[in-house]
Amino acid sequence: MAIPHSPLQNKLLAALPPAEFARLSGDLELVPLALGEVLYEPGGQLQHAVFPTTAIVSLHYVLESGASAEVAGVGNEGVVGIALFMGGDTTPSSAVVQTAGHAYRLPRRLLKQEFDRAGPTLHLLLRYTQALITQTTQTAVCNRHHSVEQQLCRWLLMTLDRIPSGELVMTQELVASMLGVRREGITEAAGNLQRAGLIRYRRGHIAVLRRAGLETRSCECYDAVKKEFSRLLTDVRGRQENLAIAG
Amino acid sequence: MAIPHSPLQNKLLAALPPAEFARLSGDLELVPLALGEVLYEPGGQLQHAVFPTTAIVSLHYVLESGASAEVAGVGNEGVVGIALFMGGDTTPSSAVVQTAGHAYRLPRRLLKQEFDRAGPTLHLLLRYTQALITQTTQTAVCNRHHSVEQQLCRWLLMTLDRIPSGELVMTQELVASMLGVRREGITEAAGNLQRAGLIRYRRGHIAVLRRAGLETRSCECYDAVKKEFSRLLTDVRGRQENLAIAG
DNA sequence: TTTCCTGTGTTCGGTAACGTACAGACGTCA
DNA sequence: TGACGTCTGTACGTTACCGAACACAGGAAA
Repeated sequence: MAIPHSPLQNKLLAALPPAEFARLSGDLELVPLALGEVLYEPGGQLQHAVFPTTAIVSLHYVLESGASAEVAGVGNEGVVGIALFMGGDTTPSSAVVQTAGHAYRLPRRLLKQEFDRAGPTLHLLLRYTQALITQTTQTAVCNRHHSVEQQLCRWLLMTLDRIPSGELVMTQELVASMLGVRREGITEAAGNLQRAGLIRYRRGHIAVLRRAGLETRSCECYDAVKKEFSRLLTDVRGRQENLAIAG
Repeated sequence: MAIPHSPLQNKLLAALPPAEFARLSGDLELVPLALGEVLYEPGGQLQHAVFPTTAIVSLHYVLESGASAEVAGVGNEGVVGIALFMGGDTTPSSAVVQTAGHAYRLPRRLLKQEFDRAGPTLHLLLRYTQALITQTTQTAVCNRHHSVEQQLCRWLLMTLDRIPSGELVMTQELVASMLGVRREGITEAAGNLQRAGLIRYRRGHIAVLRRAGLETRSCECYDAVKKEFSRLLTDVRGRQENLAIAG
């Protein structure tokens, strides 16, 4: 089935006032993002801001030893490339596609232009950036204090919030690299969740059966981040106007 | 001896162009910050932006269990209260004075006003915010992959960079709460460093004897953050000079 | 069907950090 | 000077996670 693509599937774009959205919409380019694709390397110059619609991108940090960990994820609620408007142009982390799908991208120059108008777009992007900081902060604390199983639950829930279906397409190996733990640790934790009837998985597919169960076993970090996102990024008015136009 | 205080001891304020600094300087209020003082609680409305000169403030996250961890530190290179201009007004973390000293504070309204001019102050504050994100990111990865001793070295070095002397006034208990580990873990790691002749400590005082040794034993995170800070926050005027030279 | 690769399950010993408990040592203050 | 409170040292057993190794199974492709 062919689902029609629209930039408004990205909540950040959808939250822009009509005038701002109209200025940008002509230059938004739909791109498919393949699993594992690298949007930018540490220190590399970003050429586009990327607004995911159905894809999920992981902001990932790789240590000299090769060990790594996700510091935040970006789905249809956000944008990849905040360094473009924050002024640093690049970051020490990389951006990797964690769930294949689509995104709209906007040339760097146009994003900066819009940002420099110092209007609603600037304020929206900055609020999103603060939400992203919250997510990173929570990741830091979670890495320190919570168990692998708790973190797996949190991560599944956050991923679930970013996709339409209840099935994630990914191997335990991939999840392990996101959380920065061993693959065996995920096998064990996922096994527990499966035996408890919360999820079911087979070779690269994870189906969530009882979401509430995951919420129970998750650490508080999931809720904390979710609440802060909704506090910072609820912009009912802008969204409704845009949806009216789209309809 | 009475050391004269000046807002220019804060590098962020010092990096402002003269016109911008002149507008603000009359409203900057010198305040002493006592060890353990809480500048803001999670969710609390910030009333001031705080620019440390000799004090160091820790951005701290406390979990429901009472466990906690520092997610970033702010010294004379930065400002406490980025949520004021990012638009969220508050954050889920708290700000605690980690090293007593002084700071200049600016009423919230005036900071916003200056920020909304969309001039050099905005760009400077956003670059600083990106640097702070880098620090938080690195903390997240460090918490996942590095040993307590490595983290202690990193933390001592970062703190050292923010104070004039080579002696830190703080108990092992306090350091432990910053790193989110047990006090005994710090006792052991600090004992190793002392036996190796890198530091010397006694009841709430830590003297750094051989800084290079700490750098050797630290994880890469110290360097990574330091480099990113200097990349992002090289003085505006200095930059222009460099560009002129380069051109 | 068979093959083969990739993904998953399980085991083992090793270790870093935890939780708890208590002893000693320093310094301040009476 | 002596007493007391705070800070530091040390010693358990316990646990979660690591690192490596290997067996097995699912599923796509030949």
